[in-house]
Formats: sequence, C-alpha cells, structure tokens
Amino acid sequence: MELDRYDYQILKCLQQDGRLSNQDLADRIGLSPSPCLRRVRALEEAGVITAYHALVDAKKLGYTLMALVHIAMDKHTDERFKTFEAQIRELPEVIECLLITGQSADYQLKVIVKDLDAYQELLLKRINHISGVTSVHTSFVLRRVVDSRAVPIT
Amino acid sequence: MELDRYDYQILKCLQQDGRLSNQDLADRIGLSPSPCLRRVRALEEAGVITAYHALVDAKKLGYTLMALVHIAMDKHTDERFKTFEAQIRELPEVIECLLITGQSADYQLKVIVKDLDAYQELLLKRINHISGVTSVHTSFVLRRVVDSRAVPIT
DNA sequence: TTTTTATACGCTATTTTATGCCAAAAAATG
DNA sequence: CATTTTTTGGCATAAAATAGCGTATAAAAA
Repeated sequence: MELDRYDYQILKCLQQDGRLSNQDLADRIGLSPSPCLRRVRALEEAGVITAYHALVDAKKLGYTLMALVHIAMDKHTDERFKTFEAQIRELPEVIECLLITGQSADYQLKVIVKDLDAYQELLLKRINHISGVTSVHTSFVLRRVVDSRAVPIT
Repeated sequence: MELDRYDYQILKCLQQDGRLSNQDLADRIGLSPSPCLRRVRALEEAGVITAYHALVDAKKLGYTLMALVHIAMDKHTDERFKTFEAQIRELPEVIECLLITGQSADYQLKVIVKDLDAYQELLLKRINHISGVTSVHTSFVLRRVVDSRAVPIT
C-alpha cells in the first residue's frame, strides 16, 4: 500500500488521539470528511492501523508495581518456546512478552501486579513452574520516563 | 473515585476497542446510553482513562527493527538523570524509557528503527553522546509474543 | 421505621457526526 | 494533448452524541 502525505497525517493524528471524530480529523489534515473517512478505512483494511485502545491508569486500579522479568531457558527448541509462550499468554499480569537476543536471557516479560506479595505469587507459583525456565532475573520499574507506542511519523 | 461493576465493564470494553460507540458500549454493559456516557466522561475526568490511541503497525511504515537498550550511568545524581531524560525525550525512535532497579543498568530504552544502520546512527551519534552514559547493552527483539497494555480487569 | 436527601437512571429533543452516492476536479497515462 | 483513472467535495440520509428533565432508587437523617 502506498501512503501519501494525507495518510501520514491521519496516522499521526489518530496515534495521538484515537477518538478524534472524522470531521475533526478531516479539518486537521485539510480534507473533506468523505475522502478522509475513506482513507481511514483503507488504512484499517490494509492493517496499517491495527487497533484502537483506551489507555487505563494501572495505579488507579491498584496495580502499583511494574517489573521487567528476564528469563532464560534450558534448551532452545521449538517445543520449549511453544509451551512457554502458551503458558505465558494465560497470565493477564504479563502485559508484554518479548523474545530477545542476548547473553543471559531469552525472554523479557513486563508484568504489573498489585504489590510485592502478588509478584512473589506470580513468580513462584506461575512462572517458575513453566518447564524449561532455568533462570529468572527481576528489575522493578521505578519510573516511566517515556511511555508511548507511537511510530515516528515525520 | 469509587468504581463499580459498570465502570470495570466500561474499562474492559474500551481497553479492547477504544472506538466503540457509546451506544454499543451501553448495550454491552447493560445500561442506557446517557448514564453510560456520563460514566465514561467521569472515568476520563478522574484520570482512570488517560488517553485513546490508534495502534499503528511499525513494520508497515518501515520500522523493521525493535531493540531494548540497557544503559548505565556514571553517577546517580538528579542532575545526571534530568539531562539524560530530557535528551532521550527528544528522540522519537525511543518509544519507551524506564528507570529500573538492578545490577547493571539504570535505564531500559525501547527503540524502533528502520534498519541496523539507523540503529547504529542512533546509538553512536545520539545516545552515546549524552553525558553520564557509561555502558550500553543492546538486545534485539526477535518476536513479540504478547504485546498488550491492558490492565487486568476481573 | 419514616422522612429527607442525594445520586443515578432512562426518556426525549436537539445537535453533531458518519456514510453512501454522484458529479466535478485532479492526476496519471499513452 | 486527449483520454483514462483516481480522488475529491457536496449533498442527503441515517446514526450517534449530548444536554435537559422527570423519576426511581438507595443512602442518610430524623
């Protein structure tokens, strides 16, 4: 799919405010509502826009603790990875799971929990029980300096 | 702010689909449109809902590489942190910057770039130039197994 | 227990928005 | 330069958002 200046403007605007009305969006990018809406639909159709989400303040719901968990596996087989990932997907506290390169870890998880007790519980009763997990290292998040998922659009 | 069952349902729905119309939302949670809208506004007002975003597929825009960058500082002074963070905020490729506890790193950055060349450029010409940065370790993201920011809502 | 008060609901009317259709303009092509 | 293709803008209609108002319900006070 070919993207032009209008499309980039649309993406920029909707990345910032996913609930912009089509009319406001049209105004901002300098197009009338009909072609603007057509373009948004096309971007959704093409998978350039993948979803719309409301961001919820985790702390306001009691999730006061965020941690990064680095995990190393014993063997690097498809089987190990598959079962690990399947189990991880069952844990709602794991809001991110990345397979990464690097010395000491295979996966990095990002988890949010209500307190240290809950964290301990998650670690000892869930994550440690997954077969193949050999080492686990935790970093707690003290502050979120930048927290965006916005793709740079010039 | 006190949240009841309706509020949790609203949050759950809007986390999944940030563009749900108020009418559809009202239907799903079993309330008529007016009180539903009032609740959504109240949640926004109270900062429980912090923003709405469209998710854009980075790969479709040419950002094929994601990396985690672990950074250690020479001194742990307010001054060092302040200048580092200010400089980091100027880099649109840095979509996340976390101040973390742990052995070897003070910050973890998440960056997206178009290719290895761009990554090299970012690292050598931007990040390494920030005063106080003493060590930098990179992990590339091979796969995103889980990628949500949804707060668990029972 | 009864009365009062406050909160939140649902209905309705009005304004705003989304969306499909068609003619006109712009861009691309030969 | 003419023709074809694409995309726009305007308009009409349907849908949705939003504010006002009366009423029910639950909590608080008597």
